Amino acid sequence: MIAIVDCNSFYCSCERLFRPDLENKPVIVLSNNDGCIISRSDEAKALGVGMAGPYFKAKPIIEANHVAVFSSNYNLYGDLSWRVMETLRTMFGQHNVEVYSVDEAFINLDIIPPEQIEDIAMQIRTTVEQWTGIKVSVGVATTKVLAKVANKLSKKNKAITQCVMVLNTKEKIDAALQQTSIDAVWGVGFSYAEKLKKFNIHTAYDLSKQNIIWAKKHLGGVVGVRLIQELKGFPSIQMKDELLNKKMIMTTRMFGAAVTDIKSIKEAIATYTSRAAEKLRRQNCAAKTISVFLVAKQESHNASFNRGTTINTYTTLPLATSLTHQLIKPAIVLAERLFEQGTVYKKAGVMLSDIVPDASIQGNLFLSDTKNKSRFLMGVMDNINFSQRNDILKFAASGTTRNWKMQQNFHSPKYTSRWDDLCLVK
DNA sequence: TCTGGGGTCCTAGGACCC
DNA sequence: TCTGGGGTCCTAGGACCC
Repeated sequence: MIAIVDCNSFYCSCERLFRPDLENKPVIVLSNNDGCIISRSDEAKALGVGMAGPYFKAKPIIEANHVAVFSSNYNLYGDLSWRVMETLRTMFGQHNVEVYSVDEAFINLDIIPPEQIEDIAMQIRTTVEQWTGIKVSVGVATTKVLAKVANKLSKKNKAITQCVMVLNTKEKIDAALQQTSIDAVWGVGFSYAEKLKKFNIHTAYDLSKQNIIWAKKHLGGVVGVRLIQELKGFPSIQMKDELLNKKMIMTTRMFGAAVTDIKSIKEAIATYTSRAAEKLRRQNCAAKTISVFLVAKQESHNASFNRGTTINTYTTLPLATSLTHQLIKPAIVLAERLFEQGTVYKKAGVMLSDIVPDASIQGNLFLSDTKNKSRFLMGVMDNINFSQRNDILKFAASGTTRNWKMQQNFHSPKYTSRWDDLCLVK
């Protein structure tokens, strides 16, 4: 059997952990730039605050009901995520835990005897809550897709399920599938859902009754076949071992305010490149291709949101590198190439790809001395930035005024990762 | 006035080779 | 003059996830 452990309203739970006064009160967390709502507590959901909706639209409900609002605090969430995952690894062993996202992990329960599964599932929930203060929901079944179905249902009626659901009989599976609408299935997004409805497939149960040939033809080939097999109870999406190195690293942000000048664009691109290079070094890799993109702001004449047009360009470096200054230089050239006077921009980004392991990381005899020194310098810089404050050390190209920086008006302290922000207990 | 930031996997189609 | 069929690699773009 496979379990999926999912933290309940994760970002909200993290904020609430250090603000006990917000227990049982509505809380929401906003995306970067305070644009969208990306996490809601149950109380906020009950008030009708929509998911992924723009903040400004929900503002009337939020203010009328005194909903607590937070900008996203990724240092805090990252640290608490690590604690939750460590708890699971302690319980089941490193190799049985697959971290799927910041707030979710799959667990291989093959070693657990069938009659103990329900106890163990319950134990996961209580232990994580006891050790970290974070509430989780646990879904268990023979496949990942079915476990996801179980997990979703366990959250629907918490009083009865206690946030745990195990699908271990055909009756339970069928009942669960019948209660799950097609667009709630893991792997079915907006377009597939629309398509499936046209075939008169409305629930996960309907979909589970389709055959493989049909899936291959209508649901994106092998992807659809895997999905149907999983719904039928045949494992087709394997557990992944270690988190492998990223194949692509992206850093992109909306600007705090519209940008029209090349100077700001270059500063932003230099800053994002530094960030991306940092992520690259963290996984001991180097990149050979760098791309830059700019998104223009467009007036929308209708009610719906306009994403704007993205223009992008890339270049391939003669040698893979992880050195910030070697990446900033070409990135800025690319930005200059894209920039057009008179255009208003709202967002920019940098992508590193063609990623290879950085052999020079521990000093490489075959590389010049300067290269090793530079890599050492980068290490020092990363350490200082990590232990002090982000960007306390940065390249001059990143700018100092930075009026393009994103808005974060409701940021909570970094309770667990900065000495200055430690919680004070009287 | 104000709408996030990351990622992955797969397929189709073109270029090229023998 | 005749002008096939199969393979690989690459890229762009679409779909999905949280």
